[in-house]
Amino acid sequence: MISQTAEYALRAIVYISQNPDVAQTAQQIAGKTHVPKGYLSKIMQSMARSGLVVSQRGLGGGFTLARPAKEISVLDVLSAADAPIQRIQRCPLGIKSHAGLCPVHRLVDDAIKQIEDAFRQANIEDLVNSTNGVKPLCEE
Amino acid sequence: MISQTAEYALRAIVYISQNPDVAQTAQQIAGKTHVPKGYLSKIMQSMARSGLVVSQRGLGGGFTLARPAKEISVLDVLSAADAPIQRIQRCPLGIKSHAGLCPVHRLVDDAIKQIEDAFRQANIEDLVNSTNGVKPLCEE
DNA sequence: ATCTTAATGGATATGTATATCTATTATCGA
DNA sequence: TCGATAATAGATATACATATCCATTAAGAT
Repeated sequence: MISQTAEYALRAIVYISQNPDVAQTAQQIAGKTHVPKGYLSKIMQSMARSGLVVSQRGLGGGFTLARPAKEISVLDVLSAADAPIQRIQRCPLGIKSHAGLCPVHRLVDDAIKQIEDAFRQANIEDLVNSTNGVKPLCEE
Repeated sequence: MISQTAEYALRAIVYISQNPDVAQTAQQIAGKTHVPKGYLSKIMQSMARSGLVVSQRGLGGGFTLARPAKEISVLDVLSAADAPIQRIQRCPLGIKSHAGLCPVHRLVDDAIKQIEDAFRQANIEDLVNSTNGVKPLCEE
């Protein structure tokens, strides 16, 4: 449903948001979120390039949020991590110029739109502050 | 969002439903739905094994629906084609026994559930009969 | 019986996502 | 200036989804 990469990115940004005062190294994030370190580094690079996080090299370096968690949507994170959720723009069979999608692809695209909207609404701060009895990332 | 395989399977079952009177060969279906023939054969095999379609070898053979289109949901097709849409059952970090998911995975799982429900509601007959101005599969 | 048609099953190829490794570059502290 | 830390970049490895190919099996037509 969402890629492994996107799931890792979400964990990382949530963890950074939970520890906003000091930069978190890829090593730290990887350990706490159970993500392979080398792979997480790549993902953090993507998020830095997308402007979600700021990276800092050297001692005391690591990653911090580039803007308030309230202003980062889940969709932002998924889009930064890998290819953004793709709406169906035109008929995948590509036969001819249609005004709209056929019912089959309309149904699928509507579902995609629902997800996209839900992830656009949700921001990281709300996620981190929300309490449903379990702290985000399942830490104790 | 849905795999290429699932998209192909949907096209195939819709095409069969549009031509219910005679068995459709993999060759015919592949041509009309723009799916690679060899690959479609594999997908049709899966759908036959799942009991969605009945296969018949030899001259005049091909594939027919195993039950009325009304009784085949889009979710049935997706599940038969490849791994079913996976809900998040427990914390992917697997740290400890929790009563429920943390807010992060709750959000993602809710989105998955929405999709699953939408695809469970939708049946193939409605899809084939629905007219939004464009015939299913974008044929003219 | 034999020929043709068409699904089946197994092996193989290709592409993309996931993951690892290493050398390099930047930054800090002493 | 030097050593340690940590991100960056590029190359490589692995797994899985997608796709092709071919020999085999089943069924109908003659």
